[in-house]
Amino acid sequence: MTKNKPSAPDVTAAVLAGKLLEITPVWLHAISTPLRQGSGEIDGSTLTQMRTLHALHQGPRTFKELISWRRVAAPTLSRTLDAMVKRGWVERIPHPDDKRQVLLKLTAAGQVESERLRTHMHQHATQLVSTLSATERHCLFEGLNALLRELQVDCPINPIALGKIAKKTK
Amino acid sequence: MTKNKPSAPDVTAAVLAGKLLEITPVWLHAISTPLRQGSGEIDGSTLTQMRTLHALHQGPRTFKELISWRRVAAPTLSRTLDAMVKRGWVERIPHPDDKRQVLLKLTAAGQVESERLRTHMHQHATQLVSTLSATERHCLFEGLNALLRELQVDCPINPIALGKIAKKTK
DNA sequence: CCCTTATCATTAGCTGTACTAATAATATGG
DNA sequence: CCATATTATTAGTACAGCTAATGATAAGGG
Repeated sequence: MTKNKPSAPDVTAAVLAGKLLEITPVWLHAISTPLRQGSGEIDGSTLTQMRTLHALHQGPRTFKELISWRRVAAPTLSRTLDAMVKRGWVERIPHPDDKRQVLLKLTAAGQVESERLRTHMHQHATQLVSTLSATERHCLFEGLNALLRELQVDCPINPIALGKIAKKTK
Repeated sequence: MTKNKPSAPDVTAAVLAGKLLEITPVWLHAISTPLRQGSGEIDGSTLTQMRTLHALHQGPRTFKELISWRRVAAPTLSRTLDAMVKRGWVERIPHPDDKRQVLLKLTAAGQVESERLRTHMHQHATQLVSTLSATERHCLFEGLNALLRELQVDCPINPIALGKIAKKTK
């Protein structure tokens, strides 16, 4: 288990994968609890909307860009945007050069909501991991970085492309 | 980038939480891709159904037990079971001692599906992490164990209780 | 013993995410 | 100029999550 003896040499990919599959639903439930419950501070938002909010927080994006970033089918994103427009967080703006395309932009309320949600989620997650030891935090952090690197390599279109699109972030 | 400083300074809980929140949707998308696509091998199943299937794989459970294990509202589980019954994976059996309660039991097809799904998901996840180095795998594994420990401590009712409950089934 | 109360699972009704297929509007190219 | 390609949306389906209301059964207190 969590024996700190280095006599646990071989963590095979299969073993690691099993652990990841085991922890995924538990972690997901833990972090999404404040989203689901609408605890006065976070009214019925969603991980998906939170992600989209965060993407738009850095500046307007086209529908196309959001699709490739989120890697979902176009109608799925369209519906999610419907919900966010209805909440007054997002505006659909006609593209100046191509009338087929649509630009998505946060409203003022959307900006506020984006910050608020991110802060709240981050605080909640911080509290969840606060009881880990410094060694454990370091270990987990490095491991996650390695995993993240591989996952992004694995995908043809990855979030990094967002940086390219958003030249304004220097 | 990630490995320039072997003597990395503190990874605070806040930094770790940020990393976890960053990787969560990416990882979730990566592992659920084969579920969503119904690639001939995994027809439109779901992470949720997969979890429930796995829980029932060890033996029949009562509705109540499944609720506390999954930590969802009762109607949510009831609907999920509807879908699984419709697929022929699960049977609802009246409880011998209490006519209000219901026992959930995998059908033969459900047993097969449970194994098949778990194997497929595990293979997929194994492939995703296969490019990590042995050190990275070890590090991530230990970190995940620590996190899992804290998450379970954090919750009043945890999956471990299942084993305990299983013994009480007579 | 009956009647109230508690427990248990389900149904009804809402929101939201995900998919495919079809559609309308606009660009683009032969 | 018309055929084709691209883009976003609508229509329709399946599923997960919630609360509130319902019907059935158990358990207890007059």
